[in-house]
Parts: sequence; C-alpha cells; structure tokens
Amino acid sequence: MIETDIFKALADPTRCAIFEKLATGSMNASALREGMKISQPAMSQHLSVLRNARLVREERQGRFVNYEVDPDGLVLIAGWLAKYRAYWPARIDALKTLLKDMDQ
Amino acid sequence: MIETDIFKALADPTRCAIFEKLATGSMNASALREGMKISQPAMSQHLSVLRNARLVREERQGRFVNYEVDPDGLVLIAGWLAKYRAYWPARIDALKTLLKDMDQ
DNA sequence: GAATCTCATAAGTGTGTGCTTATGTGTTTG
DNA sequence: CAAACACATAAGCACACACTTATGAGATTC
Repeated sequence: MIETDIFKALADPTRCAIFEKLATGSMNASALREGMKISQPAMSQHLSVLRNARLVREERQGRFVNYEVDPDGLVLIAGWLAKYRAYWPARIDALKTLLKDMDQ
Repeated sequence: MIETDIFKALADPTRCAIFEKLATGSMNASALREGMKISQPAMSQHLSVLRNARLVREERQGRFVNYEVDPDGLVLIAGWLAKYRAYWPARIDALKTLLKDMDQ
C-alpha cells in the first residue's frame, strides 16, 4: 500500500520538519541540516524515506545533492483525501477560502 | 505535533483499512471486525489510536459503541496539505475535476 | 441477580524504527 | 594523485509499536 508509506514517512516529527523546511526552497542535505540537531547519516536516512514516499526528489549537482519537494506525494495525499470528501462538514468552506487565498 | 499523530494513525495498514471501512458507514467495533483477521483487543486499540488522532469518534449506544468518521482529522490533513499548494503542478487540474465529480 | 454480551485495559513479546559510530562511494581541488 | 568534501551505506543498539492472552468494566437478558 503506497499511501501508508507516505503517511509513515510523515509520521516522524523530524521527517515532517525536514519536509516543511524543504518546502521553503530546494536545498542540499548539508543546508537542510543547519539548525537541526541531527547527524549527517540520520539526515541521509530521513531523506531516503521521504524519497521512497515520493514526497521528495533529488538532483545530483556535482558533489552536492539538491533536494526538492516532489509534488507526486502531495497529489497522492490529496487523492486519498478526496475519497472521504463526503464527510467534510460546512467547515470545508473555510478551507476553500484558505485555498483561494493561497492561489493569489 | 498533532499532524504527526494523524499521520502516525494512518501509517498502519490495518488502521488505514479500518478507517476506510468505517467511511462506508458508521459501525460498532464488532461489525468492523467482521472479515478482518484481527482480535477484539487489537481492534479496540486501533480504534483508540484513530480516536486520539481525531479521525474517528465514538457514540455509546447501550452495550455497543458506534464508531464513525470524525471530519476534524480530515480537515486537519486538508489544512496541512493546503500549506504546500504552491508545489502542485498542472496535474492538480485532474484532481479538481475529481473533486467536482465527487460533489455530485 | 446471574449469565451473557460488547468493549476496554493490563501485561508480555517479537518486530520495526530512528539513532549512533564507522566506513564506503563519488566529486572536486590543490 | 592525494587530500578534502558531500553524501550514502553498514552494523549495532535502545525504544516504540502492533500483536497476543488474560482480565476488568458496563450494559442487557433471562
């Protein structure tokens, strides 16, 4: 099941934080590590998990590896969420407004 | 971090299946267990995790406990997803169509 | 009110996960 | 080509997690 892999990837707070940081702009692993109390191998392992979940993709640049958000994972989550749309209450209107605002 | 709790809840395949089954209609724990090779305590524990993640809510009915999807959890995921909307590609159009279809 | 039913909790166990240190791989630089 | 650098992989360890059996807590039925 590929969705559970995505959820599993985001279930770890550190990994979630890495993803959020990466969402502010693509970075290499060393830059990501700045400000985070985490070893180099740990970062590498986390990025590997995020990559397998299609939440992140890499691009080799010389001896650096540049990481960026992979839209595939996000779209998969959106697709999963869409299946349960029938359960969304009126509150969904607030979210729609939020989405519209972020479109600007 | 409350989002990681939701993701952690959905990271387990069994729990994910329970949620999906519950999305087809509210049920008590015994009905949920039908067709699933899982012990009664295991089901109870899974439901407890889903409840803490606000993905599911309970309603006592006599000696039965009726479970149903809690929209709160879904809305929280939608909110998390919305933060990364900038990364959604053209493919988002296909999803929008899907969402529109499910509105009918 | 005793038996039965639905569900929750307790306690114990094997497996998975996230971390560490140590080392390997590939690239750039002097 | 040797040293330095960025990153990946290996191996080992502590802890979390999903499961089991056993038992407890409430509610219904006879």
